[in-house]
Amino acid sequence: MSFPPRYRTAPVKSRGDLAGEASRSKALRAALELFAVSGFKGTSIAQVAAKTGLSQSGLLHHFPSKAALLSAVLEERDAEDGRFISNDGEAPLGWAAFDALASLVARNSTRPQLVSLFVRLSAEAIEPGHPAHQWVRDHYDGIESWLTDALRTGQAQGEVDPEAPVASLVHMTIAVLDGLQQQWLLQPGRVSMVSDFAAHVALLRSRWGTGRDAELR
Amino acid sequence: MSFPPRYRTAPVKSRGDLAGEASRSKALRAALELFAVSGFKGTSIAQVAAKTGLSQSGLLHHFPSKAALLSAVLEERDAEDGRFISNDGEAPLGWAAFDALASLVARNSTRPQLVSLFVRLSAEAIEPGHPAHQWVRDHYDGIESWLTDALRTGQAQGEVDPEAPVASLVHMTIAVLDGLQQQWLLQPGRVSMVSDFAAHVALLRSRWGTGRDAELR
DNA sequence: ATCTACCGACCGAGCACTCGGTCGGTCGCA
DNA sequence: TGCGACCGACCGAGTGCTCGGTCGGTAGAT
Repeated sequence: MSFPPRYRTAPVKSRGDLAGEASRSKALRAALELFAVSGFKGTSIAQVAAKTGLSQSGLLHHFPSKAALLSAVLEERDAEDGRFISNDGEAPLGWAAFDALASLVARNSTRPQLVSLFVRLSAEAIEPGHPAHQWVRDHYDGIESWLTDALRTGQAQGEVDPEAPVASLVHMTIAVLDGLQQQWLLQPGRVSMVSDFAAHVALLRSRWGTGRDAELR
Repeated sequence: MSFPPRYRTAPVKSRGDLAGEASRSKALRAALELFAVSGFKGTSIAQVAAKTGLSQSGLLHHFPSKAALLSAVLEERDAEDGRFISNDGEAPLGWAAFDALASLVARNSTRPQLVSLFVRLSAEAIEPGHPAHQWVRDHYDGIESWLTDALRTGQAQGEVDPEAPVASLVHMTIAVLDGLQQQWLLQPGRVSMVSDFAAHVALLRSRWGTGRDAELR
């Protein structure tokens, strides 16, 4: 994994460069959709190429291997999500982190492909040898440490009960997030990720919140 | 899917029959382990055959196709779990259902293969054409209706707050179950399914329990 | 002249599954 | 007791197909 990003520094873009970049991003979109539906192993380079409108070799001209293609797709997704969570440069803390998460859920509920990509990959990549294994681990580590920080800070600021079992709450919250996505994909319509996740957050607040944040806002 | 069970009516079992049954169940165990680690698509018939100690054709003599093999594995798993949950013939209701679920979690935490099989398959089989798709749907429907019944009954008996948002709580609980399994597989040791799930149940009880069941036991 | 985008032909490996057959045991019948 | 019909378990060798990836080349813009 972790292929260096292709250099895109060129200040001058010829017509050919533009066409190349267009093909590249079209391929990324195609790959994302196919990986989301059929997983990484279940998708062939030929399928991505066909959906992109390139030949198989043409696609491999932009991405040296299938794993590199996956890596590029994940990088893009990461960049986008990162920008969404901390659009002002700082990740929110305290209960505000859970609100930010809730709005991320709301956004995801309009993007089933992204959700599907994530659910499929994080199951497929449990296997240590999988090309996305490290990415999934990093992803979980990231959320876990963010939420842990958020709760600890909340305790320090008196908006979260100091007795709250931080680690447990973090794991539960991540679990709810993932589990709801899974159910939502399987039974679209039956499950509302947004309201069910909101119910979870409300539950947490009602048990471990001090009520001080309600006054503060 | 849903292949008829092979006839095993024969009252007399020859040595050959016994050998056949042994091979069959050995193959089922091998298939379970491989499917758990690498998923259905990621596992080849040849791998299962090798692990069983049969040739590829020998394995296909017992199971007419790869899908039939998967189907047999799932049937066996279902039968076992069903026996565990309702060993007295009746599924528990009220908060007792959540306790039963907690003890299922405890049992699962000693059987990583089963957990892995379930997590991998339920992600892989989101795809409607997947051979396990219907199985996964049925599985979720089963838990959902059981837990819904359990909470409704609990409300009728006064042990669950009548204001409790039943559907939300059911979805949340299933989500926690699945999400914890996922995290546990990815970071064994970091996450304790048992205590984190217990924390979830405690949270539910503290918010939506009437306290009446505590006196009753 | 050189560079990028792109393609067609090709390769070796792996896939699920088929076919034709061997072997050993069981059964009905003389 | 012995014999031929039959059956289930199992195997080796192949079937056609798909896979990810390589290689040598062409067209066109700079």
